[in-house]
Amino acid sequence: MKEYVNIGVSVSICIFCYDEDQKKVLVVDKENDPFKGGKVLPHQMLQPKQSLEEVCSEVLEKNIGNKDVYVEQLNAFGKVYRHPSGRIIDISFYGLVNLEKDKIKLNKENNARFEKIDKSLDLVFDHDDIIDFASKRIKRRMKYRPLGKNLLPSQFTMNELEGLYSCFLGKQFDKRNFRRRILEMDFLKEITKVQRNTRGRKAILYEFDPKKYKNYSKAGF
Amino acid sequence: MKEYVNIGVSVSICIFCYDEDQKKVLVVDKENDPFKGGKVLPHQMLQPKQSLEEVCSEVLEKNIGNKDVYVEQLNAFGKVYRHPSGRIIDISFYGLVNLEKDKIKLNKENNARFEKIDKSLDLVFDHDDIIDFASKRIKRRMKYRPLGKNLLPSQFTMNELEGLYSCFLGKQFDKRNFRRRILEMDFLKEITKVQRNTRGRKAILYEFDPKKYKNYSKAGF
DNA sequence: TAACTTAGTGTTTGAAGTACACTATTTAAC
DNA sequence: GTTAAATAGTGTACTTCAAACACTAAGTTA
Repeated sequence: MKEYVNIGVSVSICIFCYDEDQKKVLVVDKENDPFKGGKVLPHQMLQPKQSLEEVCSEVLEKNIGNKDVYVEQLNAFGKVYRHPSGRIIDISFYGLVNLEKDKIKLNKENNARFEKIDKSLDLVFDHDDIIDFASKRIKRRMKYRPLGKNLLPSQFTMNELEGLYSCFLGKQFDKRNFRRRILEMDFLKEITKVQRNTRGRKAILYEFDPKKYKNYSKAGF
Repeated sequence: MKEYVNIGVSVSICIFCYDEDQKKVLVVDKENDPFKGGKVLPHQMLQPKQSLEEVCSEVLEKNIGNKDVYVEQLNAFGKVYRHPSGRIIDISFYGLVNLEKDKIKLNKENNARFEKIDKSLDLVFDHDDIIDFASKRIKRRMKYRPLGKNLLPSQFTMNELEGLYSCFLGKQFDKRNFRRRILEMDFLKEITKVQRNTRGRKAILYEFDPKKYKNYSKAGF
């Protein structure tokens, strides 16, 4: 067996939100070399006494002021980076947040901000790949597990939920079929309290049923 | 940003085969402390100049005498191991092999062997979790991508393929429905050359159509 | 009160999946 | 060489899920 070797491990997180009917991702300006000032996903070196989850918490706390948001591991990116300090393996996560519900406070020091995802994003390192990887993972996940609890406000209309699905899956739905399918999946509760300030007819508000949502999240449909 | 820190990274591989109508996994006896002599998945420390894929190749070469087998990354296991040398993150992969086709030569020095997967496996570290993780991943993958090319001999009968699916998915299939579904998926070629030494009626032999198999592997059904 | 905006609702059709039992071919045994 | 045993192969009916499709309902604004 090879002798013991030291290697740097970083943890990066692809934090998505659903804002202004768009999927956006948290990016920051890199605070030190290499690529100082470049646009990157929030990330941080793993310390020997930390679990991966603990670094996640630190990254979250630092950049959005809340460490208790939903995250899930994605993939280890093992390319031999051009990094002056040596070899660094990046273990990526993705997270899902709602700006209000999760009381997001963006870190001003590194200009943390949510940007919409298109060609112009253009991050340094292989961070574009990570976003891509995360997007695909979420797309696949949505097909057999519920999505929304971590992205929407606690009460929402069916049309808002449809907008979210439409946005994250990149396709249009038929209203009637969408409603039927979602309600059949049986993880929503209809709220007696209704509507909000809007122009047309008031919409029924829904909440996720915490137990059912959790069960389906674990076991899938 | 935290200062640069060194941490050990190991790569472990969960190599499955389908042998004697059973799913089996490659285990070895650990050659050094901690847990010397304990049963583990083959694994090795990552060297600074290696990509993750290169360590995989080394682990494969060492333990089964063939580095060109199908592997895919699973997950990084980041618990703070009790490891005298320090902190080690394990990045796990799974692989699929066919004992004959891949000319598997088991490493005798560490007693490398394929064992069937049940409670009595009982590996050290968290390697049981890794097997579990891999099994679930494969199960999910089978539902939208073809499986078999890396596990079966190059020619096989429909019943053998059904046995494989049945074993890896842990459920029985209806012969007629299975055949129909598989043939509809359209990644098999019927071979004119037929049968083999068996007792009952001779079976038609099939091969995977390399192009179609590859396409469906990438894109899913 | 009329025009506009958004929410909400059922039915029909086609496709895919599931359930189900017998015939065909070969070997082994007598 | 006839029979029994073993394995391979086949088709149809039913059910369930997915997709297409257009109008009515409720509230706001001019």
